[in-house]
Amino acid sequence: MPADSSALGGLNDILGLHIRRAHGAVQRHFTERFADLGLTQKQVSVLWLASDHPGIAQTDLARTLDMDRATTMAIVHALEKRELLERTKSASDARRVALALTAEGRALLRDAQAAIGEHERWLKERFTGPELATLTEMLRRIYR
Amino acid sequence: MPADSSALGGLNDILGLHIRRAHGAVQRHFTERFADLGLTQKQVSVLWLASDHPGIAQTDLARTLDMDRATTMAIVHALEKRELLERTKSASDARRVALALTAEGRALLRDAQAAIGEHERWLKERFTGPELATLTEMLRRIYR
DNA sequence: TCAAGTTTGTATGTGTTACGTACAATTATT
DNA sequence: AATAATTGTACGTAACACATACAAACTTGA
Repeated sequence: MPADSSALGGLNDILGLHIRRAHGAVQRHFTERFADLGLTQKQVSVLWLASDHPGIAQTDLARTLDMDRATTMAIVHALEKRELLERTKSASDARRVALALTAEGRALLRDAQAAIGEHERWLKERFTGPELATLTEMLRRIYR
Repeated sequence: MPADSSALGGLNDILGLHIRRAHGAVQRHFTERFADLGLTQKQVSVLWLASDHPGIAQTDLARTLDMDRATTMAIVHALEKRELLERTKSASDARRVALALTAEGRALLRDAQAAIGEHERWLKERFTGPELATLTEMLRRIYR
């Protein structure tokens, strides 16, 4: 049985497939490393953003991370249930909910950021500095 | 004030996030374009591979596309239920199932490949030839 | 100002993908 | 022949994404 590239045949020219497989590999590595922390990529991103922008609303999260509002809700809800996030009504706009980390959330985010550091080191170690800049810029072109 | 990069803050240096967002953008565009065909990326990949390698087994599919055996089953099953794929027992190994496209499957794959062509053109139009080669090679480094 | 439209959060449901576990049948190994 | 490994299968669980519908709060523009 031919290993990889020959077996793929015409699929080898499909950029979308390469992106999907790279994403899959990263996702898998992340999941392994974060099993004990019990956090997903999305959850870490949301905690991180809420920490950087205290009082941020769900809509802002959704916009910044390119997520559906319904999807955002599910993630925020899960974090609230674990008492990592707190929700208070916005003073300026009663529709909005201001998100903030609890002390527990801050502590867990610190651990998560350390773990992310290792994870990113694993991911980035295959690239030189200039390569990394090139890759990032190209990926950004894709999602605008 | 630049909309995205400033809001992302420290998250901006996370390569994993860029990969995830690029993947999300590609996935979204794909889903839109393939709504009428009723095929997902994974389903197209499986049809494509089965077409290139008649008699391929589920395990080979899983290995080639980096999928779980259980996940592969779900996809193959869905394609079989729609009568796009046929399964026959392998002559050389009674455990294996040989997959093959039906006439309907071949016809749909042809349409899908045309649609993939457009989709890939949309994706690739933001890169020059050499850039494309560089990007592909870098992505391949990630999933080995 | 007030009626109409928009934004925000919420609730509900569906579908896809991923993965874990366990099991039976078959083939390989020792 | 006994044991191990492979293959397909059948569960179950979980994360996301998205669609739709709705209420409450804000914005608008006539």
